Amino acid sequence: MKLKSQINDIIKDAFDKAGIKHEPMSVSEATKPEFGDYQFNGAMALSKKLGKNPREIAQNILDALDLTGVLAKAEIAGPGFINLWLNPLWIATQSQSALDDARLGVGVRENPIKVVVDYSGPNMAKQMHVGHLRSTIIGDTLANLLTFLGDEVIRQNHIGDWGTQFGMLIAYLEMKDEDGSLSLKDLEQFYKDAKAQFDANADFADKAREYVVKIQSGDSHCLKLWQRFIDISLGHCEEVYKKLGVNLTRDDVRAESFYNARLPKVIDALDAKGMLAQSDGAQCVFLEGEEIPVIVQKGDGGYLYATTDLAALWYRAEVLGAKRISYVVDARQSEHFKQVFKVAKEAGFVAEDVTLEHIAFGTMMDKGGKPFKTRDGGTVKLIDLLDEAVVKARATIHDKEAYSQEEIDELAKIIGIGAVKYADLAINRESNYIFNWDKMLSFEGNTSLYMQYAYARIQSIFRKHNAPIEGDIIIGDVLEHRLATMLLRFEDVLERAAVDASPHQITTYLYDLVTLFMRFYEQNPILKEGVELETKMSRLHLADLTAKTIKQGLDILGIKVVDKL
RNA sequence: GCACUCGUAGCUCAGCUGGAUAGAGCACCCGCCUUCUAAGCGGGCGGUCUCAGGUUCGAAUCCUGACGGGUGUACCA
Repeated sequence: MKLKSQINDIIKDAFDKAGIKHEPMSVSEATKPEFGDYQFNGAMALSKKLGKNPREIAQNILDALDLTGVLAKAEIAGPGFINLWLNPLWIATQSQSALDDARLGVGVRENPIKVVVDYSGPNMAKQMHVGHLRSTIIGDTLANLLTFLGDEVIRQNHIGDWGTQFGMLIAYLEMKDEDGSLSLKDLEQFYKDAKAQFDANADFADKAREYVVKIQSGDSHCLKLWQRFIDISLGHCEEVYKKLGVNLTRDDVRAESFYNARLPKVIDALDAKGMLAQSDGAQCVFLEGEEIPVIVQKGDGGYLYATTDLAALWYRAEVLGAKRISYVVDARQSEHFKQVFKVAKEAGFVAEDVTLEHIAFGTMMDKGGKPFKTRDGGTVKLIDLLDEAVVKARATIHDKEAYSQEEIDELAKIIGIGAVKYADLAINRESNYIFNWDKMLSFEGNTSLYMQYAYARIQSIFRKHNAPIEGDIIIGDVLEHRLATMLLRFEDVLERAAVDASPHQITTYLYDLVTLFMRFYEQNPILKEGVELETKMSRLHLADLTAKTIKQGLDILGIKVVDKL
């Protein structure tokens, strides 16, 4: 339910009735419970425009305000705040219908669009490290979120499978893998070994260079080796995706090499538009107001990153028909995307009405706030982090006797992986990211476990109750009122998170929701003796809706819940 | 040099299109398990929101400048 816009509509009606010609500003959530549920602060802003004092304006609005349905009470406070209380009966009805709805009252978009979400994008020459975590899970969350809201989402994993380093790698693969059984367990090491061979052995280096040319010219032996290398490397990524619970499959892979055939067309099209200029032997596009040109073809005829991205944009807009294309990539590339987006629009690869956005996220730092360098041996492999998280989660599980070995394994995965993902998704994506192993593997306080724990507690109540839940939701006290209102805000939060592409708004909401539920749970007994039947049923309903909202919210974040913890 | 971005409690972070006494978690101190899962709840300690101006009835939030961290700055991706 779009709660806020419903309240805004009521304010708008009051404006019309009161004869105020201005567009009202949006209501906002009340900052404190004693100020009601929502507040409207627009009277002060209108004071100057209307030449009246704000309390008088507030009074005019208040007199025209419909207090018969959604709202039950409104009060003027301070200089002209209008505090709004939702009608408990209305809240009860609305939360009841949310509970009866498989989507928890969240609407499906009336005008869905096709959205391409480009994320993860690992390099096939290297093993995925912790730096790949953000793109992968933020992108996955965005894709899940938009799918849930009703858009048609096309996931694109733009893997790096092309470039000079592959000549060296396949030459080394050929040398080491005579019987075809090499598993490349450690890609990092393989790369280092290949590089060492390249530096030490001139013949090998020549061969590596020769192989680069041969792959590009379509030599079947080299292409076979290359394909084999990519398959193995992609297999490692898929292992990580599986552990992470990320919804990326081989069908979502649209590799750099996929665009090879389209690269000359990009150059031709830019040329035809008169956008190309030669500079120092390279083909460039000079953009107005930009100091540095976008180089699309090197002096030696080779293509670049920007060329591939232009081809990809073209493909996504024209062939896939996307109306919104979102790149979940490190903030360091913002200049690159700014330029490429501009070129793509100017060249007509992408229509004007298509939204191109760079969902940037901060750089990873070490504990001292210094950049997390890959060269000084500080790189943490993503697979190791995930495994460690699971081991640590297993150690924290209480009374292990209550579970089978398989259940413990499963539980440890759900808790451990959830903690890693949550720790990352819970911080504003734009700020820099301090990589802290301990914090990431922590299970105290504001972590996914807190949500999972609340969910399990509710399931435990249901097990104990072990009977149908009948009757209606009744808003009986302040905590019930606040809890139900919070539950009704779910759609507003999701919409907001989708517009801003910021998963942390979902985590913040879930944390607030669960905190509120924990207080409700402490103070409002459900199954204990002396609770009236009506109250008991109502509270069971509220607990049910809370559990379902937690589950749905975590599901969008790609985090699982368990019935017993 | 120029551009982008960030600067809130000891640490890690929320604070949405400006609104009432700036909020959490961790850490530290104190309470609460014979009653629905104590991986929890309640309370305490802790901040001149980097600084200086400006706009405004009203600024952590918007603008300008300074300082500090980070990033980018043409043939890597």
